[in-house]
Amino acid sequence: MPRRNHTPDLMESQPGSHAPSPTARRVRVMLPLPFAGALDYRAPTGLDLRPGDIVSVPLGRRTETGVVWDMELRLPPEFIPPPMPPVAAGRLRAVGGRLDLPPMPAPLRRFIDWVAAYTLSPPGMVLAMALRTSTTAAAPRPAAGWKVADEIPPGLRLTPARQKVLDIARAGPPMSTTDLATRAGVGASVVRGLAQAGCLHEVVLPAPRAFATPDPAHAPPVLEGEQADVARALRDTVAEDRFSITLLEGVTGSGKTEIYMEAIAACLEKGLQVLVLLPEIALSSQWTERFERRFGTAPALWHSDLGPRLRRVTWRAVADGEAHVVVGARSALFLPFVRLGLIIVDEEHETSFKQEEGVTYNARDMAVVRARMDNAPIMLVSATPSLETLANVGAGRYRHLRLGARHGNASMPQVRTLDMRASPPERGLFLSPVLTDAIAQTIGRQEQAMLFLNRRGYAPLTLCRTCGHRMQCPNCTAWLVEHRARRILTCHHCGHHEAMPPACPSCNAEDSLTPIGPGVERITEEARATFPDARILVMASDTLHGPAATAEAVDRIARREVDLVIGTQIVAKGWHFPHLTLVGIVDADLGLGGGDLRAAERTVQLLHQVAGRAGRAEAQGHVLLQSYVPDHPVMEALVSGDFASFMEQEAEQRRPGFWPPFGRLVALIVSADTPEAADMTARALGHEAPRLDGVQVLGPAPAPLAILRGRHRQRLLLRARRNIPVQPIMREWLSRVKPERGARVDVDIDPISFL
DNA sequence: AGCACGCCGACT
DNA sequence: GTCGGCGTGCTC
Repeated sequence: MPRRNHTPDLMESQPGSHAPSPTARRVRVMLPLPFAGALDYRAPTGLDLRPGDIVSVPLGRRTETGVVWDMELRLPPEFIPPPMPPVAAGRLRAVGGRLDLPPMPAPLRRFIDWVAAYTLSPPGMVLAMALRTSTTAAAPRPAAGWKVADEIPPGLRLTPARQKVLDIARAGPPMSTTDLATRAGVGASVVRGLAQAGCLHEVVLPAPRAFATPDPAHAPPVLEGEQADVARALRDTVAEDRFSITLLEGVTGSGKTEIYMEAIAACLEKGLQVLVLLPEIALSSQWTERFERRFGTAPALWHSDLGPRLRRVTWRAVADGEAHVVVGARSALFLPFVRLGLIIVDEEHETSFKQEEGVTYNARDMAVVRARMDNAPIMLVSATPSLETLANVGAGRYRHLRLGARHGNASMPQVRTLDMRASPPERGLFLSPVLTDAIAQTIGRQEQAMLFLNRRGYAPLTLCRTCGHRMQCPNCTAWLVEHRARRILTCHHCGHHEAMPPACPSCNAEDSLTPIGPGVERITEEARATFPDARILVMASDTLHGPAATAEAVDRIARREVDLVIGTQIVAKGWHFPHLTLVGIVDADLGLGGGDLRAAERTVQLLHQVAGRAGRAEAQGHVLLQSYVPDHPVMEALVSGDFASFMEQEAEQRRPGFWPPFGRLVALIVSADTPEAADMTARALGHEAPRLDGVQVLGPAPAPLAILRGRHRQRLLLRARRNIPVQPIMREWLSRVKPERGARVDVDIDPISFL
């Protein structure tokens, strides 16, 4: 054998191309693009590249930002996707350079690979979620502020606007140009003018409050009995300093938040970072206030509508370890924590943790994976844990801590069903006289009442009395929902809306279109007629624009400026309403139809959460459930409060058929621009369906939403025993079917929605 | 995801 | 004769 002086890479380099130096190295670079894996590049001489470095690389004729990736995937073998063929060394292009950003930590890189393999997504698309925010920016320059110069230059023309700015700048700490201008009520040019004239000196502003270090000793709570025991157990868990999973289960009002904040305190004492996931960031205003009371400073927030600048600054603060506690929506899972010490998932049963678009992942489940990658403890928190989580507790995989009693003197609300067959509302109305009487009495005692209906708008269906025509969305298999305040009909799936027509579009009959069924607007109309003197507040996503408006509404309720709250889903969040003593559920049966695997479980969770708004302080809370099936196990569970038995029954129904959590599901959604393309592709998938022991394929069948945004949809469902890894099966299956023109197949591992 | 290349209709 | 439609394929 001839002696080889060179690596094969160098041997293969083409003459005439830039000859790589003997130190040239091949590096893998993951790009935020839907490729099957990382691309290979050449590290230029003198540039020492390590996994995690954020680099710019040439791609075709453009330049992209990517991350130097590890040479080996560290994944369970059955997860490892087929490798991309390596490129010949001579065709390697050189990395452009390293960006001035902190490197992406190894646990996050492994997490991205894991999520991609698990969800069958291109890893680049998962990386995109972690990178999207920060790529465009190099190091954000430190925020600059102004302070008044020691001596005012002589000859300065002191206009009133300038005087005002100087007064404000003298009175307070240094402020940014915008802050200073806004406070003084002048334009930014005035501030700039003063700076130009030498009146203001530029200084570096201290870190924003959100990144100040929270103080675990700021205001520790006084805990007794059960609460103290649970808090101690949580602190001990954090002290173990390694991956573990704990379910913290506690009825609404038991003080779960205060108690898990002790776990946060323990983590802060060790100088480690904390990630708190909340299902909806609207909840964060009250959460943030509680956090500030406990720790003396605000946490960093992370959600989809942060401004680009704050986004970059926050991302950077997380990567630098300056942000100690991040409260966020599911996307916060992909932040580059440098020393993550604890993850908390509050309201772990919430289905909104599931991302349905793009990379479909369940943030609750992926949070457990992230905790494992970072070797950190994770705590799942809920009053009504999901069956998945309870099954993991039952199997001994999760620890279980329970808070049985409400905090202080408050007792659990008394729940009663209201049989709508026995005491029906008047014709054309939706509130039973029993419920309206209870509301009248509650308001009469100067207490607050709430009506809950999980349906926006005025009426879910508009029907022509003359010809029976139903107002339907042109793009979706769905009724148009009337929104009377805006005088429109709108589709809640695609956003289509049209003016309320004066006559039936089908038979032209006038005054014949009739609303069928109630939404919150219609209930509000009924309540205004029934309680003309009551101060009514509607809480729905379309009446409350943004977290600030939501917080304001909650404050008004707390200040007793409202007698009757009428709301959708949004009222079910963990709000604290101290004077609310009656909750009326307008339609407790809503949500039980539809044949959804988790319909019963979800209804119990949602209605229990809503019921928990009642009777927080001294006064006893009451809940009335309007139902046409008062004997249904869901109603019985809500009345008795015995969720453990209810969940055991649920488990027994799912166990024999290997439904989750006793088996795994994968949904395939075929969508196409024509019904034929969708049908053919779905049938091809059905034909090629895997035939394996412990695996079953259901479908294809038209999706319940057979048309969505103008695309025709078919569904298939794969069900497998829990011990069977579905990813290789899916990969093999999908590789054998080529979608028709205009058709695509979306894969949803562990589906939540069956629409 | 971009951005090219590549084959078929209405225009200066 | 071209300008341009977006279908298909490639990017280390």
